[in-house]
Amino acid sequence: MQGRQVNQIIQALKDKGLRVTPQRFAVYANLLNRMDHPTAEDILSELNQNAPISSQATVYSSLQALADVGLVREVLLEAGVCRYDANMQPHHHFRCRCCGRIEDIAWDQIQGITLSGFRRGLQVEAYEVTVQGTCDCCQEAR
Amino acid sequence: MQGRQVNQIIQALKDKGLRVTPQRFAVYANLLNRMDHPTAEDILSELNQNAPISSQATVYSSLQALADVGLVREVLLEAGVCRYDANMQPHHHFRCRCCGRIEDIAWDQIQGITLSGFRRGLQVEAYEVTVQGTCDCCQEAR
DNA sequence: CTTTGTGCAAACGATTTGCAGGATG
DNA sequence: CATCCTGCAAATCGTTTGCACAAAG
Repeated sequence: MQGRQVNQIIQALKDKGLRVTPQRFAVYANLLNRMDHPTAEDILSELNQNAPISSQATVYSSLQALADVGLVREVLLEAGVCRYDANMQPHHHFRCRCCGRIEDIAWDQIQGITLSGFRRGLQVEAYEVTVQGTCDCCQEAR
Repeated sequence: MQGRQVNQIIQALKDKGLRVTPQRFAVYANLLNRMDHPTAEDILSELNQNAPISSQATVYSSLQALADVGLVREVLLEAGVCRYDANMQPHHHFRCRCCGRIEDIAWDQIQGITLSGFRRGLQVEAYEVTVQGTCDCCQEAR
């Protein structure tokens, strides 16, 4: 990790009014550097792979704090599984039904969605498309 | 509930190769007659409101059996909450951030989605739009 | 020095499981 | 009458909580 990135992370936490602790830093940095959408358990085990960095309870509370201030968001694609994503740009998700892999879909790769006036009375604040299918790897493997 | 509907439900279960038991029937009938998207607990308590109809374990296993054969589907809109829906027609969902109410959005009320070729390699099997916002009631209530 | 975060272990809520008896086809 | 389902209670899984101590600003 570059020094610049370290400072950016620290600044982002401070800007949101969160104290910078080694654990919170580690959770956020880990999430920023992953392209998969890990669960709390995934993050915990990766953090503590070599040296003990954080306890389970702290990973959960860090994730909640990060989500509360909008640095991180929950991704719900499977029953009973809560994943996290540090990419706060609006985007969509693809999930492979075969291997469970989750991939981001850039916002402008799905076009032409017309929501306005689809039901008078509902005030839309956000939306997202969830795509289910089969990824390249799983198609090859038959 | 009309006699015709009863027979339709029984036939649907048989067609899918499921045995018709009072509990399974009750779970599916309840889900078909509700417009909200209840959790397993919601269904359990409504079923047993007057007389004891089914145990907790049986509601869970009925829902799983129904989902496995495609008579019912899971709806995931909140972390840690698994809801069920007997409406198998493709449709979208709206969720009110204020009161948590979930409303179906008919498929053709959101138009112009272009998925084809958004990333070569991914084979699309299904997709759905999830809309978050504020419903009429909550806007009035300020 | 005040406030907030951490770690531990116990508590919790939702879902699953093992198993003996009962109902379905 | 073989198979599958139900109910009960115990087990499990992910997440949350209470509390004493430690660290951040």
